[in-house]
Amino acid sequence: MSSSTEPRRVTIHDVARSAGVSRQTVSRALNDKAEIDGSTKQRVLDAARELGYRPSRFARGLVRPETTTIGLVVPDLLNPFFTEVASGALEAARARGWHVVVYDTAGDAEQELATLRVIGAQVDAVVGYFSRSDEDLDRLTPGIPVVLIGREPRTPRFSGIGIDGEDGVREAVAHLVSRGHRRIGMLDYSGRSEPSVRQVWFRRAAAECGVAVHPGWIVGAAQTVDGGGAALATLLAAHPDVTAVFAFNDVIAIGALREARRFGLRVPADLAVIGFDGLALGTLVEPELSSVALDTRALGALAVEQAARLVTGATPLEPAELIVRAGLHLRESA
Amino acid sequence: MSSSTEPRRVTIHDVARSAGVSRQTVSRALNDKAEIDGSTKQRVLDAARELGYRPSRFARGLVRPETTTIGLVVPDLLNPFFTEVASGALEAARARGWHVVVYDTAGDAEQELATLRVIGAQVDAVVGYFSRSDEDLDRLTPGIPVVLIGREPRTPRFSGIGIDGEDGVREAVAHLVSRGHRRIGMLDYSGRSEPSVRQVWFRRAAAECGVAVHPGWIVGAAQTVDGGGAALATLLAAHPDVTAVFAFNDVIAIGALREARRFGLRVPADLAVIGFDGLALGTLVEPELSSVALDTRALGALAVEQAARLVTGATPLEPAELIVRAGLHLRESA
DNA sequence: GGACGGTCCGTGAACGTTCACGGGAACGTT
DNA sequence: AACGTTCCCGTGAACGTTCACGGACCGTCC
Repeated sequence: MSSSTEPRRVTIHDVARSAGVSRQTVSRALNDKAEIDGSTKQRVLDAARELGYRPSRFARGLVRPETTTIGLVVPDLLNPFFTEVASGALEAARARGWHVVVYDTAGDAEQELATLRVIGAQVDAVVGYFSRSDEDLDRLTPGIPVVLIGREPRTPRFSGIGIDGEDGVREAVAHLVSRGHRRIGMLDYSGRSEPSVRQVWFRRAAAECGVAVHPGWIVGAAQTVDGGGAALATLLAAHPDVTAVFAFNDVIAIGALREARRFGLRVPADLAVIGFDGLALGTLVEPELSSVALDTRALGALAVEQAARLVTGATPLEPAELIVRAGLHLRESA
Repeated sequence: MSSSTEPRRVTIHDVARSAGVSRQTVSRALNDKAEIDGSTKQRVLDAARELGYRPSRFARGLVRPETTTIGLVVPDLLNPFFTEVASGALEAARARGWHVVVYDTAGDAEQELATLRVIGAQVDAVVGYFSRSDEDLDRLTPGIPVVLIGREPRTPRFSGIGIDGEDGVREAVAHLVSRGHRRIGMLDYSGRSEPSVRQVWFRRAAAECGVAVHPGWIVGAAQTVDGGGAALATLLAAHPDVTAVFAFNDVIAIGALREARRFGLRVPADLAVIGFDGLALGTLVEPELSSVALDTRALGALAVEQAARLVTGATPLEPAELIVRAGLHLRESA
């Protein structure tokens, strides 16, 4: 028995020796090419199977026409928002014949770090959501382009796909006010330390519409359906006179819808609800969710497009082209 | 101007020459290693940026410790069932430090073919859903393991993760019958030519429970929410006396729920609905969906586990271990 | 019998990177 | 002045595959 613990991979050479032919003949047999006799081909195939040979995609990729692969990093693929973004990214990548490696970091900083550590050797560009600082990202992605989704680019080193929902949120608040609502709450995302941009938009819109926003009307929520429900419960317990809520996103809003139902509140009669993102999921709940909607799949597609330009060295998209606008989609919940 | 149209990639050698150092020094600078002076490192980094150099992950992977990558092929990532399967697969892969390339074939045979063509050079194993024949798959995946999800393995060349929902469907039908239902319809998936296994289970369960199934009570549906709604409309138009429906899966069932609401039918009072899969989505709709539930994430995880064994040459899982069982989860819709 | 064509197979070279090793220069110590 | 250390850098070799080319062998035609 050999003393070596590492099994040393079986190469095309081993197969060749075992079958009594040359490397090239093995290559021909495996890749279904011409210039090979039927019987030898079978013999090679048998030998390959016998030895458990599987070709190295690295050696193969080194010599064959280059294929491009990008890494897509999302915090939670089960969150339908990220699913839609991923779907858009996959479609855009397919249109180019590119491959997409998907990483789900489970919203965990450690897993995000581990992903970044390993991603450099695997992909030609990175696209997605990250919580680490720009400096960390810079260090961990040696020389490959990075496109941040949903964050304004801060340094020239990184590109980003922004979301402009200011007008949409203004529409939403104006709509609520026009329906007579004066006490409008917000279920914000509590994952970040600072208040979200959407909260800023919300406050600004409320001010423009001449309605005050009591500090207690804004409560934080985890970015899950249950989180949205819990947040609404907190809000209503402290301020039962609130008649409408704007949610950080649709997932939270749907949690609020469900919680309102459990509270015995009718939507929108007793409580109006407006979400953000415009997920397809919003049409499945009862009542259907009104939302400040944006083209989520375009978000992913744009990110891939920009990554493509950065990788190929083409002129990158202008900041103005890297913005996805959101507008109010009224359905039933408000 | 050179006559060559192909731009020839810029290699580490070009950077080295431009910076006046050796390959190895460039490598050190890029990979943040020791044994390099700060100023030369900066000079190298500048040269690399200037030339637009990006390392070849193939050359890198060839010499560094091998990383394993599997390909996950799904027909529609936006379908929440496949999202859950993918999520389970991603988590299992991460646990091994493996990478997952995701391909969405949009249910299109051409795209599936294109994916298979290109996948061989990219991944060490393939996992997912395919519509092509085993012979085609065999030819298109030269020497790499294939794990089919949701299909019984036919040849030893392929492994598969099966779903055993027979008991669950029996429970579901028995439950409906115990609630007095005698005319139970089914919304089957119409994508395949032959009737689905789930339909067979349904018929068998109905026979065991002593209720007849009129042929017209079984209608086909596309595997979307709208498809489920349309199918229910068709069913009710022809047979308004049906009091309960069993759906091929939750997505179709949720479409039926929505259609029933539009019809003015109360669920479950006027129409009981039971789905299949037990998606998380089922808890978000009103009323919450009863379903023959299975561990969808385990489906993906098992597939990766089996792929791992096939790739590493470990003893593969037994057929009995490759089955995920489904059982009735009663909620509100039945 | 020589020329020719077809079929099948093998040999160097190349792809771009990192690892192992060695060596020179500068500096301090004995 | 000789020697050990530390810091920095460069040179072959290797990773496993495919491509381009050349050559052996067999049969056929003039």
